[in-house]
Amino acid sequence: MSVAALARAPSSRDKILDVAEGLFARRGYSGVGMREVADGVGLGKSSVFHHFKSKAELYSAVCIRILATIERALVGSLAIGGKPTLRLERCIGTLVDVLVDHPTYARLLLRSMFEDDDLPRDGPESESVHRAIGGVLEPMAALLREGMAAGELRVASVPHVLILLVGSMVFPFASGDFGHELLGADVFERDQVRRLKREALDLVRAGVGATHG
Amino acid sequence: MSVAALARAPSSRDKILDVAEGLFARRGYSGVGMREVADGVGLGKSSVFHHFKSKAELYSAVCIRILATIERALVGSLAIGGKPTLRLERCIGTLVDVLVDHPTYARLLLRSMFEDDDLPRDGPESESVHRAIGGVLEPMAALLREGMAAGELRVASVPHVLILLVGSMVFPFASGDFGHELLGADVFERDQVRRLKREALDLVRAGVGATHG
DNA sequence: GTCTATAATAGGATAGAC
DNA sequence: GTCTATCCTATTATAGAC
Repeated sequence: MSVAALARAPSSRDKILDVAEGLFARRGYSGVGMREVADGVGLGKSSVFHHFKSKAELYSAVCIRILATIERALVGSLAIGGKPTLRLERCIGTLVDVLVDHPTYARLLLRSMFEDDDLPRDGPESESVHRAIGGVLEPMAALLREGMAAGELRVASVPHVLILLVGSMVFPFASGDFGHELLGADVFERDQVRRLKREALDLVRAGVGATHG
Repeated sequence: MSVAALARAPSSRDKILDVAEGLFARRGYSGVGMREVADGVGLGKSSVFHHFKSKAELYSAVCIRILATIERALVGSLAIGGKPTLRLERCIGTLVDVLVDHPTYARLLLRSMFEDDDLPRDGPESESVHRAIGGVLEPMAALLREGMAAGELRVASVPHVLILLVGSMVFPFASGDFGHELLGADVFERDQVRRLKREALDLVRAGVGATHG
């Protein structure tokens, strides 16, 4: 991406992706029509089909863009270095920050993880999304393995711990009304984010860290 | 429910609920048509509308039935008694058992928590579902409060801990292909369930339990 | 309680003018 | 790149016969 690209006015393609991201996050793949997307951008339906040849392609483009953003933040955070436990905590902090900066992400991530049956199974789009998910998970799995090998983390099955962590980190920011009712305030409020982050870190420190006795 | 009811052949209403539960879990509210439900039961579309006057009513009936089942299992498990930590662990074990016995539950639960925007907002159905969710969460919150007051659990914000726990307990069994790829095996296989349960209990024991030093 | 028939609308996708 | 017009199918829901 060139420097000029940073200042360039957003293309129609980008605008479509932005609108679609918000809609898919709120109502899922089947709940959103191409007409609604087009209206949101201020284009005709056919123009949207000019940029994305099918709805499935648009959906996976949205997912891949999100996953790429998260992967970039994650590997950047991990590259700073430090002991595995320190990197794990920073990694979780970064993940939470990204999810909070982009309130559509958590919902879309969770949806993409269990809306397999919504999309045409095993299409080429589906594979690209799976690869992008792998790009996010692999660094975290490697970090867990390293921490366990170094004796800093409790030795456990990495994938099983990882799936629990993903659930507890991503779900709160996808929970919407449910979370609002439970906390008595919006999940994305500064104060709620701060407390969720602290609880998450405490849970991980104690729950995944090596037992000291 | 009478004793005779236990042996009675399932009514059309029950059959519709069963089929709809499976379909809604797989493809969500918008992804399922009433025709598909009717075909699955072996009825005409109009017959389904005779039993449920709208799609929204059918969906909330499915959600409420699930939440009632979970609540029943949960309060039954909590009624056995014991120290808060013991009850919390048994409660989590019971929750996992229910989710495993009914593979549609986890997905439908998560969907119902963040498909608020899918359904007509603030309708009477939506309120019934919210009340049913409260019936499941309240006993768990009370348990956490009791454990903290007794000094058995780390003192923390109950709702924030609860939302993390819900995410980590429910998400794995809703994760479908994603979980399958991560674990290298189906999430509902006996072995995977056993290991997930152990990791979840370890995480809770260490992560929520009082620090011993 | 179940059916056929129908209404009224919206869905994804394409053709072709400009 | 965007538009209008169109195709075909599916959608939720209702009316009324049996």
